Amino acid sequence: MSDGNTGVPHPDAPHPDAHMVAAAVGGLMPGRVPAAEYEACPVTHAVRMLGDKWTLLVLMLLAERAHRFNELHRRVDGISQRMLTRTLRALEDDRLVARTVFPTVPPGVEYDLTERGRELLVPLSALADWVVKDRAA
Amino acid sequence: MSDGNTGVPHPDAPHPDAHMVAAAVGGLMPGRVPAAEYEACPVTHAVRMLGDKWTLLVLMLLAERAHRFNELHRRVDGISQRMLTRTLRALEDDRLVARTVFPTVPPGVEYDLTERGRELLVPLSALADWVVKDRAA
DNA sequence: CTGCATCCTCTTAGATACTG
DNA sequence: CAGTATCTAAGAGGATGCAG
Repeated sequence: MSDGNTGVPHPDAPHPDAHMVAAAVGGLMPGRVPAAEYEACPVTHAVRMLGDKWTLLVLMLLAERAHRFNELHRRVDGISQRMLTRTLRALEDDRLVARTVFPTVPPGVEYDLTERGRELLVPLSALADWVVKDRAA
Repeated sequence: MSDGNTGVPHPDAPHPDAHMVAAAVGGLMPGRVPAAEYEACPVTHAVRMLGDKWTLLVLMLLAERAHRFNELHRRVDGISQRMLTRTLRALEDDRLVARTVFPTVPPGVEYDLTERGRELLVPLSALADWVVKDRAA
C-alpha cells in the first residue's frame, strides 16, 4: 500500500493512497468527494500555503540564505510587519523554517530553512520547470 | 544560461533565470524584490491558482477522466455553480483544461485535461511525495 | 443542462500605533 | 530589533434568480 509515493499520480502510473486527493485520482472515490476530507488533505494544505500572498517569495529569499526579520521586511517589497510575522509563523508551524533568537540587546532573530524546507525546493523546482515549458503555446 | 530549468532552484544546483522568483534565489536580486515583478511572475501565478479553494480538487477529478459540468458539480462537495464556472474558466485560460460543447438539446459540455494539464500532474506528484515524506517528524 | 448577473457575507490583508 | 493589537479595506466565495 505504501511504496513511498502518494497524493497526485504520475500521468502513467497513478495509484491509491490514504489521502483524499489521491483517492479521487486513483479511482477510489467514484462519487462525491467529502469537503471535510479535501480540506483536511495535507496536499491541499501545502498548495494553499504556497499560494498565499507572500509565502513563495519569503521561501525563495530564505533559500538564498538565512535572514533577520527586518532584513526580510526590507527585501520583500510591500509586505507589512503583520503579514511577515504571520507568514513566518505559518512556515514555522509547517517546519519549513527555523527561528533562532539571539539573546543580545536589542534582540536578534534569524530565520532559515529547515532540512524539510530545503527539500521542498526540489518539487518546487519541478513545478517552475513546468511553468516555463512551452510558454509559446 | 538556459538549460531548460528555471524558477525555483534545486538545493544543490540553483541558477539564474529571467523570472523574478528565480532571480532572487540565484543571487541576482541582492536588494528589494519589486512587488510588481513578484506579482507578474508565472510561478507565482501558478501556485496561486493551485492554492485557491477548488482548483486542485477539480484538477484531480479531471485527471481521473473527462467530466460534464453537472457531473463535477455533483462530485465536488460544497462547490457553488458560480465557483465551479470560475474555476473551470481559470483552468481554461491557463490551458490546463479544454472545454468541448456538444450541440445537443439540452447542450452538453465536457471538460478534460489538456496535454499541458496532464504534464502538470508530474510536478504535482513530486510535491505530494514531499508532503507525505517524514510526516512523523 | 450550462451558465451569467446580482447581492451579500466572511475572510484576508493593509495601515497605524504601541511594547519588551 | 522584533514583534503585538486594533481598525479598516478589499476580495474571495456563497445564495439566489434568470437565460440560452
